[in-house]
Amino acid sequence: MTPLDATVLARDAEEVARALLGALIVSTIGGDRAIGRIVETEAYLGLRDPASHAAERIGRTARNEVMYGRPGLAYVYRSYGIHWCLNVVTNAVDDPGAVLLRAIEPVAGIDVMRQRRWPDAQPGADRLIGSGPGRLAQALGVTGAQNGHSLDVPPLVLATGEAVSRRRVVRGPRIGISRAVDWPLRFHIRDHPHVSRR
DNA sequence: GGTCGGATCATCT
DNA sequence: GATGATCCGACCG
Repeated sequence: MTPLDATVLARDAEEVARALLGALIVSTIGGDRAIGRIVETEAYLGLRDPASHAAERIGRTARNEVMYGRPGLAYVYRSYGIHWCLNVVTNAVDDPGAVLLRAIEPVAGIDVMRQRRWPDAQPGADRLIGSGPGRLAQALGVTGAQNGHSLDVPPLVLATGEAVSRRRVVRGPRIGISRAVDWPLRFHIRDHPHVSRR
């Protein structure tokens, strides 16, 4: 496993969101190994992006503090009071960009992911195991405990994967936001079954 | 296939 | 007191 080079992440969130397609996220949280291939991302550009948690009007707060930190940190926040969402901090110190990881395809540890996703029920379709930011975090065991974690060391590592050709990348508006709704900052692999919406 | 509402809480007004 | 980078199950056709 080769951790992603920090220079890959020290660029604008828009470039990083595209570059992370095909990369691997390796979780050993809780002692069980689970690996996902990233198939869907969204860029949040920071100060100039009204939809970002670090939009200029918000200012620097306790929640978005990690986004102002070093590229390669994990920014984890709670969504709708229920879910956790995992971001990769991009850009540079004091320039707060981030990439939301929206969907993974299971590569290893699929039984661990199933157990985390459906602990008290019949397992659902594998297509739904990590297809959405809340599901992705749940499948990998990511919680607020990983906020600020450096993604080049266990228990959560961003690693190189197989490259995704330009032709296979679809780009469009982000999902679930109410500001800058038309900015085309969502990226996913074309026709991929584990993408959250098609 | 689709649409709708509830869960649940950190954050901000 | 309102909102939200979501998910799921219920209901309708």
